Amino acid sequence: MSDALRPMSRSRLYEQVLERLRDHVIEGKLRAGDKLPPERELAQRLGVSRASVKQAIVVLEVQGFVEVRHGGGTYLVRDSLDLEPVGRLVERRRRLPDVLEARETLETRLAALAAERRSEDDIKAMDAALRLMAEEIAAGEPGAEGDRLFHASVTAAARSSLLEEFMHVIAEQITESRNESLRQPGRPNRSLAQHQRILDAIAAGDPKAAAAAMRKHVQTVAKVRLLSWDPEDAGITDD
Amino acid sequence: MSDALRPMSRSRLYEQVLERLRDHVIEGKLRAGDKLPPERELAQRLGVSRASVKQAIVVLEVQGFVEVRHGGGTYLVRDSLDLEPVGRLVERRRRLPDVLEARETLETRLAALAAERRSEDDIKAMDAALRLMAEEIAAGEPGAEGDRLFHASVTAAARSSLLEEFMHVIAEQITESRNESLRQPGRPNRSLAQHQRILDAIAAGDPKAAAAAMRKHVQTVAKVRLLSWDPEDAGITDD
DNA sequence: GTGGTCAAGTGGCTGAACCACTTTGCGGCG
DNA sequence: CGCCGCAAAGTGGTTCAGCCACTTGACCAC
Repeated sequence: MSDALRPMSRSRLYEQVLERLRDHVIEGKLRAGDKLPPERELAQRLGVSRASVKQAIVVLEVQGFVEVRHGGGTYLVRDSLDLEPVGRLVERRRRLPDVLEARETLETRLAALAAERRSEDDIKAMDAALRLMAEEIAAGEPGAEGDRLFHASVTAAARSSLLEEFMHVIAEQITESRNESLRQPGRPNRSLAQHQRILDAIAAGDPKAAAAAMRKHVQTVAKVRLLSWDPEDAGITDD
Repeated sequence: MSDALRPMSRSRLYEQVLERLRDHVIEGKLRAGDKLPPERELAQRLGVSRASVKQAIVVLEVQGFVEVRHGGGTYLVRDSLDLEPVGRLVERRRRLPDVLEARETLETRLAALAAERRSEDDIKAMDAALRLMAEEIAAGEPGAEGDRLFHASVTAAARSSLLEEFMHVIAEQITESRNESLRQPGRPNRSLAQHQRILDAIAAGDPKAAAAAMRKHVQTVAKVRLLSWDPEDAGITDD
């Protein structure tokens, strides 16, 4: 075994660029939505070619850390380019059931309240969110933004500042659940159908039906999230 | 629904290359270990530049589908370039405890046998593996290759072809556990220290100590893998 | 205002070129 | 004959210069 003094595995250039970019995001206190320097500038400042910078950016792109807009720049999607430390992963996983339970409680009640208090504008907002989600799905995207907007408009329609405040507390975890759920094959369209049923009940002013529809929806998402996903079971929520 | 206009997700060239590569692997019946065509040939046959081919290959590399050897070609690590379906992910997760339990049983026994039967060359091989791992860590890498070599050399030293055969059956899953574990901050060095303790016991010809050290090591890895990692607990294995 | 045009900024992609490393195979030497 | 060494070919790593495509914002004409 002469491996002992084999040539020190030299890391590829793009890997070093990756490291530097992570550091830059931390030192520069860049947050989600902020713009990264142009590729040409990065290449010059790092002393590498644009091709190497692009390789690194492609990696960040497939890992979901940045969004690249042709001709418009590269933008941070999250606050950090680092993978999560295990500790936090474990902690979050431990709290997951609590979060999902809280979400079910809150959103079910919010849906019922929305059915009683919604204005015409509320209905329009929800409908617009669903249309956006449909567009996203048609474009091959998960439809996360439309999904988020829909739940936000339902919450707004409920006219309960305290419950809304509670929702904000678990907003981040819910976003992750949503993204993970919508990544499953066939999920976006089923989710859209569930949303439509919730909207119908709210528009009809039927608190009980709205609450039931919302409960079913949230429970479906929770199942995916807890990796106890059962296609058969999830399938019954299809249109 | 006015979804006819707007979003339009334009696909990047490297994404199309990715697709073609997946297809090629399927149609060409390529398996793990097989060599992919050279970048230049791929570029020419696909009618794109080498840079675009390389972007796709970098993606496959960070996703663990291929291994790129400078000057030696690009090789398949798995039989397919497709992401695992959710179902199989869940299935694998369900079988994880079994695999880890089997690993603990086998490797603990192998360590004890190695302590009894090891030759001087075996010790040298283990030591070389540990030095390699130390070098890798010093170079900022996880040290997975040295880790793998160490366990392989312990297995070889045990002189039990049947147990070795069993290890091969679960080799793939173990590799995943190892990689996931070594990606955790501080893990590589702790793992190295544990290995050193195993080696010391084997070199001293102490089967009981070797088995105990190996058991502790495997259990630590298992904890990370099962996401029930407890920093406090794992910490006691530090040097 | 409304809409169009244009220029600047920025990402997408290419092709040629050179470097670094691995593999192959041939020729000479023992 | 066999093996060693070394050159050549094969292949990935990286760069550079350049052009194209898209977005954005400013300015102009109506």
